[in-house]
Amino acid sequence: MDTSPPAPTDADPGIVAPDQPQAEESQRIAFGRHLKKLRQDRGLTLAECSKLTGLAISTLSKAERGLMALTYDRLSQIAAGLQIDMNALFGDEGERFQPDSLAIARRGEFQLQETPNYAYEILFPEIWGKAMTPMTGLVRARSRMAFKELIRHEGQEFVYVLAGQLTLHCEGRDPITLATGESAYFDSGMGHVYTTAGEDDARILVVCFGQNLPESQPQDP
Amino acid sequence: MDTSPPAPTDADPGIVAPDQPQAEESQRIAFGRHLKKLRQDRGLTLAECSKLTGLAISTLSKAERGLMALTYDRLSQIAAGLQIDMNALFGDEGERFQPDSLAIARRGEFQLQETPNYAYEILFPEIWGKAMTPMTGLVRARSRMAFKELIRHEGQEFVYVLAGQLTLHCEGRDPITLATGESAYFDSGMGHVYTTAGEDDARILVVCFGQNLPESQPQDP
DNA sequence: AAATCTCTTTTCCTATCGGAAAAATATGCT
DNA sequence: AGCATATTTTTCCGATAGGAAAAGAGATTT
Repeated sequence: MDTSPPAPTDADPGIVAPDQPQAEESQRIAFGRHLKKLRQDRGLTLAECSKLTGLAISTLSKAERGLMALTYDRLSQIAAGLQIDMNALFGDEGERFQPDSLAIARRGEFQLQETPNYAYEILFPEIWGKAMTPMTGLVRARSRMAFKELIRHEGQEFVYVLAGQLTLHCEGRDPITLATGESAYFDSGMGHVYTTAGEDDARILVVCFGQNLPESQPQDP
Repeated sequence: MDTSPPAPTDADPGIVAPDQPQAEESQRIAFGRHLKKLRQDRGLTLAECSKLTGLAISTLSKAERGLMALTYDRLSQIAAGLQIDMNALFGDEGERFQPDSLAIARRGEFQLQETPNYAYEILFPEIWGKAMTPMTGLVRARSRMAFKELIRHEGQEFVYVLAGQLTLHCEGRDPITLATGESAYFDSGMGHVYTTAGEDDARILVVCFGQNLPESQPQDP
């Protein structure tokens, strides 16, 4: 007989990948549904989508039902045709900012969040799927800095001083003082805190990126 | 004879995708380099990476050099093995904002861009890989709006009125007037233009997201 | 310098992707 | 209902992904 045991050679099963057998398929199916939604959200038929992406209708059909796993080349064709970048292709497309959305923030329209040293409001809490989270804040005069209070969250942060004088404390760095009209851009993964050196409260505008906080719990910028 | 002309049937070349012939390959090569970097940044050899991901060494080798286009299944295996999610797999991991980065914008530090109706400066042009692009601008008093000048670019935009009065013109909508301290958040894929209704120039702060303009050509917000 | 070890690339071959066209299913029209 | 059109699914097959094993290409040691 010629039924020798299939000796594994390339990757020996010592540490092994978290390799589920049919989990692969179910993930592919989920992704297929995702692709379908992407297409339908744009009101496209398979034929139209085929023209935009250059893939065959049959390929799209099979991919959407998880019957096949598209290659990188095809995936990037889809991304190009649908005008989204690869990141977004896999991202929670459903959570995406609505095309043609527009929202206006009038003054004092939103809920003020109060903390000992800050008062701030998230500007468009009702819009879900925003890529950026803008907020306005007030840093109280003579606010003391407590090192244990360092804020730290995934992403990037931009702060602009609307009025007064702001002191930016960043982990492992000397404090930086910003005058009115000045701004800073930094990795918000670094611990950071705002205080003010001036005699008056400082008013700031903060825009965060990278943390999905659509409706998250009260949290300092 | 049986040499009928190869009638295109599935996708007729009427609108057609922006389908470059060998652009596909170069993108794949770039992605391959990206994969290699991901692996090497973790100090992994092909063999170790193979164990983690479950892919054959040869497959990884070929993929890293752009000799083959991995399928969705394999890509997700890599993502799982390397403990990053699919988004990040394609994200500009290499081009990413440096962890622990911090940049300060003092007043008048950057190059002013002048257009008939605007003057603006991009705040941190030197930092590459920022997720957001903040800029400050000046909208000239009595600026007239030319419909042909509608700005349109991928992504989302946040505008905050620092001083004066801003009028936001959005495609297919009535103009919206924002007073000092008010702001708007919108899909910048919609055509949009800023003017001012007031007698004085309006000063604004704009933060864009979603367009990769690391060092792009002068362009209005 | 040959031998050994480690890491990467090539080769070969089968399983699968992916396109064209036909079949099936859904939707509308008179 | 019956026909016509639009959309999706199936089928078939050539092109390609991807695994196993062998062949390079460096290092390091003896």
